[in-house]
Amino acid sequence: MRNPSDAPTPPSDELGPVEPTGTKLQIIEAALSTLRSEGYAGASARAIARSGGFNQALIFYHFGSVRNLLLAVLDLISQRRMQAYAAAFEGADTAAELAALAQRIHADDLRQGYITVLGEMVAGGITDGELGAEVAARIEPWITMVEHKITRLLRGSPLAALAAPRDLAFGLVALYFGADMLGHLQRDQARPESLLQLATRLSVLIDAITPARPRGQT
Amino acid sequence: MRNPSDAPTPPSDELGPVEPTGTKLQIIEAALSTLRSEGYAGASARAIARSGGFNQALIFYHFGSVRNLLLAVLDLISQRRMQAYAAAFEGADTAAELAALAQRIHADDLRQGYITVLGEMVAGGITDGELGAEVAARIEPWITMVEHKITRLLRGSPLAALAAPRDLAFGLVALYFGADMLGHLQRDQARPESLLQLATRLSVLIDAITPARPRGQT
DNA sequence: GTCTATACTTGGATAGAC
DNA sequence: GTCTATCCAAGTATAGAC
Repeated sequence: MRNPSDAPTPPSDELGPVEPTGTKLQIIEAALSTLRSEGYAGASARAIARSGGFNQALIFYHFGSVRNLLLAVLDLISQRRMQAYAAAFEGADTAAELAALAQRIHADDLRQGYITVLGEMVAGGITDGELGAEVAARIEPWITMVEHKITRLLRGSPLAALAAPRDLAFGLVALYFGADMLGHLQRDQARPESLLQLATRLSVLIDAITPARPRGQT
Repeated sequence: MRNPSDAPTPPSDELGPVEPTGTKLQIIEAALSTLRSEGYAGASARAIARSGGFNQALIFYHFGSVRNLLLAVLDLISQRRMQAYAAAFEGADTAAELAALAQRIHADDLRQGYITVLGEMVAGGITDGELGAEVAARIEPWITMVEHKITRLLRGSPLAALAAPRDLAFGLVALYFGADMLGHLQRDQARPESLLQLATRLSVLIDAITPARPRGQT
């Protein structure tokens, strides 16, 4: 369990959450894996400890409760996704580029089960107000990020009159989330993928009626 | 618990599921209520029995297992929604009428918690293959229904070239599902509603570029 | 068809040894 | 910081009286 190369979490000048290391990280990873394979209902302290090969009591020592641990899982996922995509997302200047990026992200999400885990936490959060608020707070940055991108992307476009960027952003996130969830129910049909292809085709139309701007301009 | 006016389920000439009555119905309603307020993870035999004021053992006598009972809840919901909306849905001939109907259905779903319950079952089904297949089978009719409507609605429209009706139908159902789920996470923001308003505005555009046809024509 | 009682398993959480 | 041992609440499911 112990990893000798891991010093205790070093002091950090940055505000906000720090990526956990050592044992805490191992526990979070085990929880992620369990949440993914067993769901929210099956993510018990014992199941997580079994999956990670460590003692059940460690969860309560390091996180206080199973719930806190599961929220730490969401934090880890959020940080990793942000780190992996924020730059590419910022750099995408056309709808077509964004559609291509969405395909890449979706492939990752499928492989890592990120949205599956998020979905389990959303399901848990709907019937548990406090948990729900925490989960919502962890989704919010993604909606905001999409909203800002839409605002810049549609500046000067006739499409801008259609809807508030915030509503569009919420809709896109909800669509992505819903399609991933429903897509997992039966393996064979692979329908989220056909939606991404549709997005690619639509992006061409959107770019066609939207004025281009110099790359990187905000 | 017993309801003297309920004869044992009468023989039926119809194929397919029959709406349960008497004790079975009471148990299903209690399970629906519990699933809604406690979620999939909290919908135990004991919790359901407590909510309905009957004995826990009855669940196993009538349904064999908690899982079967929860599937019966989905069946009941599906039947009720179908009965309530199938006629109005069939009769809607324009995108605008469909958008208005969607608003009505959404108001009902919110009040009854239907999508909340569905979401909990989807979350359960993602990590349980057998359950997932059963849940998927109960969502399928709704996708098909939307698909057929789209096919007829877009006949002769330039929009028909954009995407396969099946993909659009899956996308609309996924969007509706995802927006409802995420919308429940934090009470205040009420964002699914703004999406429905967006749908209303879009429906006007869609109808404008789509040839009208005589009412009721398929 | 319904209830009581019970067997057995699993869960969250903690105390205290190491 | 980690492990063993344990308490106690809650879970599924069944047997058998009524």
